[in-house]
Amino acid sequence: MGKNTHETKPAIALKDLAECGQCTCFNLRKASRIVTQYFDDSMRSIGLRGTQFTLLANAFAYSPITVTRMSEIMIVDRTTLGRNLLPMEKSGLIKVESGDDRRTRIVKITDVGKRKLTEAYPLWKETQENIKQKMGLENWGSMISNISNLVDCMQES
Amino acid sequence: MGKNTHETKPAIALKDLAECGQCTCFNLRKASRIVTQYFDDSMRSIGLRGTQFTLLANAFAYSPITVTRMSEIMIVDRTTLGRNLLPMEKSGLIKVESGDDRRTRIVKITDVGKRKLTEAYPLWKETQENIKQKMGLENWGSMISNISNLVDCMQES
DNA sequence: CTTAGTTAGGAGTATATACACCTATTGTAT
DNA sequence: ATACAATAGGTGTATATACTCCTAACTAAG
Repeated sequence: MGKNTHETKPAIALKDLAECGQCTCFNLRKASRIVTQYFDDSMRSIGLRGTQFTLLANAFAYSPITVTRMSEIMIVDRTTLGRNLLPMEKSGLIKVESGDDRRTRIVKITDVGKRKLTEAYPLWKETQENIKQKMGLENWGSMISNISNLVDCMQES
Repeated sequence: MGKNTHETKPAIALKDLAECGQCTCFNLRKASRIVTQYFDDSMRSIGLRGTQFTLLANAFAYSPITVTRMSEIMIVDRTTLGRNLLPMEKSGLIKVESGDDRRTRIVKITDVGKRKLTEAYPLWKETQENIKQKMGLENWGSMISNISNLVDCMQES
């Protein structure tokens, strides 16, 4: 395995590597991780995660609703939503029943779920305001608007 | 179970529900899902995911590096990174060895990994440019800048 | 040198995510 | 009425994510 006369080309150039630091996917995921942990922390005392708060709020808003319809609204994979609902059903926050169309499964928020949502809302609100305050209202608004725009752009195609 | 004289208070008011649609966590995660799927699609032909491309690019940039140091750079939980490296080690893109400090595990990119990165880079580049183009360069730049700002803000506290 | 504290990492557990494949049910064309 | 297409959902599998608890190894205090 002596040194070849033809140099091995580097995998990618240094400038390309720097570019990869701007990856839309990486940066969005990184921000998601940090913000998810922040919301998770704020609701840990009442046994809810940030994602579950969102699920509960949507269940409340649209209850009763089919799994697939809810997945379309939240822009999440149908099977993902189905699985995410399981721990919430186990803890009694929602219930899932068969609909008249017996293929469908109908998601309904329970009284326990409504109470939990009432309990969670002030925590969510405080956390949300904290983030706005940390970022500055203008920056935050710009970010949310940019993100919404991104989601719209990607949905079109 | 007759109707009570005191009405049951609703879990949260309608205006509060609308507010929840602006949840920083929900919106970031939603965008992450869509963008992750877009990058995953673009690299499926070569058997890489968007997250794995990022991992590979960082392994290349910092190789050799300990797991914990790499997790600090990427701002991801140490145990998460450790687990994410497993499938990449299995497919031979990286190798993980003990360091001189025998507590540490050293991550190194392999030649196979370098070749895969060279293969993946144009796909990544195209996908990244597609998103910029869909959003408009100015909006995209603003978003990335806002997201970086968010990450910085959340790190400080 | 020994002991106590610190650090690096793994294992167990639980949730979040989505793709491929499957079944059951409904709707539709003939 | 039947056959076929379309729809709703579940299961298997795999990765992504992080928290808690654990062990091994290094380091510093005495």
